[in-house]
Amino acid sequence: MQLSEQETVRRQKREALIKSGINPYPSELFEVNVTAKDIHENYEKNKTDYKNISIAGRLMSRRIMGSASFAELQDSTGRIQLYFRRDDICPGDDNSLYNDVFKKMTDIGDIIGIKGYVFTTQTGELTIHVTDFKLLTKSLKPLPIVKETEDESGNKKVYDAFSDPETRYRQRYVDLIVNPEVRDTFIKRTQMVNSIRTFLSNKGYLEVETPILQPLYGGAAARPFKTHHNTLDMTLYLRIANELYLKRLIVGGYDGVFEFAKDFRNEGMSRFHNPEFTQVELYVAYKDYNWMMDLVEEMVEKAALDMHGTTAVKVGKNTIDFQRPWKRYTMFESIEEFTGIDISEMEEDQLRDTAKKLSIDIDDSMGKGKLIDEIFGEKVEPHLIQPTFITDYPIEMSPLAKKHSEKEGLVERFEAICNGKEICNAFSELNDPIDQRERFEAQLELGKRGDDEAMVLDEDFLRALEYGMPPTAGLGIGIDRLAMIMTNSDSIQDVLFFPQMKPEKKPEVATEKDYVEIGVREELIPILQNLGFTTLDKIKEANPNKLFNDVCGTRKKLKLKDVKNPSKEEVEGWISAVN
RNA sequence: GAUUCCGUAGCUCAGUUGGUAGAGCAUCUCCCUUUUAAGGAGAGGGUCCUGGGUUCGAGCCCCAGCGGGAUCACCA
Repeated sequence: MQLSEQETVRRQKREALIKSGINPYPSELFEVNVTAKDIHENYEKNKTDYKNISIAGRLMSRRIMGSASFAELQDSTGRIQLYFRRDDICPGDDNSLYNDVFKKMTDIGDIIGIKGYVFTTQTGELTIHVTDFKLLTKSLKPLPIVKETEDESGNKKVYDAFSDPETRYRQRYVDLIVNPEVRDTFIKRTQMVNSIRTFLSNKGYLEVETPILQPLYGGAAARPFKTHHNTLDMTLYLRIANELYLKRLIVGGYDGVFEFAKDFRNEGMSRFHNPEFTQVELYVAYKDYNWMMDLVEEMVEKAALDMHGTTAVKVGKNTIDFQRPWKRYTMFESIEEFTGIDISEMEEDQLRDTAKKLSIDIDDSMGKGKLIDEIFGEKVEPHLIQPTFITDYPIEMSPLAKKHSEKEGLVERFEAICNGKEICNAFSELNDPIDQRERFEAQLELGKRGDDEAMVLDEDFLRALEYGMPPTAGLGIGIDRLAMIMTNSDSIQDVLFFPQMKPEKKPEVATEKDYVEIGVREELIPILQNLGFTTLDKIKEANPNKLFNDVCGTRKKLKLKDVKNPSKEEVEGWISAVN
């Protein structure tokens, strides 16, 4: 691998540390008794507690002024300034801890442990006066340097932000080190999940785990990822949903079960879609979808409060208020509200005409349900910014939902829409096994007609229903989508630590072993790499005289005094070894 | 999958009509004991994403590819 100048320098510092008897990767524990946040919050109130502190973290900046220096230490809670003075950390005649270890062998990005006491500088910044420090981990790759100023009114301005999305997502660890707001987003996400988990557990529902590898993929309409189990010699699918397994547990007699589930869908990617994503699904016996709407309101309102201390959350240009009660529309009402057209009594042909009139793209394969869904998706959903429940969906779109108790052709289903996007989906679960079988068979028909997202028929699930599932309300919440809203993130990639990406291309380069095998001495390898001879093919075509000259010249240029120049015969030997 | 924009130093980014590759930060050397985007003096650092083409000459123009972003399509 080709190293940059800065990387080479850091490797040399690592060697120098070892030579001077300092382990750059020590194993003893380093006792920490305070955090940066703690100091900022509590020092003024209780100064005597901060006379003898011990803290560890990553060195994020250095300002060296001769025999004194300022630096910034970053731990998991934030940053704190450090003050090093040579005469304090080197009390005797030996100044090497300051002059050599700190000034020469320590870099931004190194992880260090500090002992000292807190004071306030002349400019009023809380600072740790360092009395002793220890290198805990040497960092070999230079971090992006992000700088920040703050004006009188506290407005922050960032210079040289680490902002390239590709590098940020590929090297999330760097993103987390240098961008504190990214760290915060993921803390918020976990707070949200914890809030929901606590809420559901406190209601007495049981958190469970169900299979991710499934012999049949069910519970949603989506294309699956397919894999193979060698011992059983069978196809398995990564789950697209866990709905059918959770319902089996309701059949088994639990009153309420929920699971935070990673689901996998082999479909397009966008800022709202990642191939793997998280849903929480909940099933509660003896309840219906109206009851479930109340629960969703209460639960999401509480999540907002737990995360922000308020129900009002700023998302882009909007402020979204999760305070109960949320608006409730039936799907037909909502369409009438936003288009002025009542489609509740329309047949397929009229719906098609209406869609055309509203200039919505449709095709002939669309049935009644799909047409209604298109009109809704085009004319209503994007306009629903504040949390809103939409109820009573067409039966064609909902093969697992119970038929509406009063309205023909509809099911007892609702979605909550927020910021123009669905955040949850719920229904009174279909528990009539005969009806369920017919719905599955209708899906099979769709599949035969080429709909590769149609549901498959799950005989075991039907068998479970035949034993009898109590009336049940079910819910699925897209955790990533909700986290996007709650953290004001534009893209799902900003709420997933490691969003899916194509692999980085690795240029094909010769390994050290390859070079050695054609007779190149190990110490000469960096020279060849520096000259661009990164593959054996390139050496194959080299002119031996030129290569000989270039190698000797580069040795001089790189100041590799300890390296012995090759002889011309040696160089000729490499080339003939490849050919 | 389609359209479109982007890819230059470790990081953030300039780069004129096609004519020897630039800045700030970071790095290295030196000065500096309360600084804070610390400061001062000096130095080094490049596969201009990859591969072709046009040209006397390409970071720049043309073609193809790779990677990424945005929009759309798909997608409960």
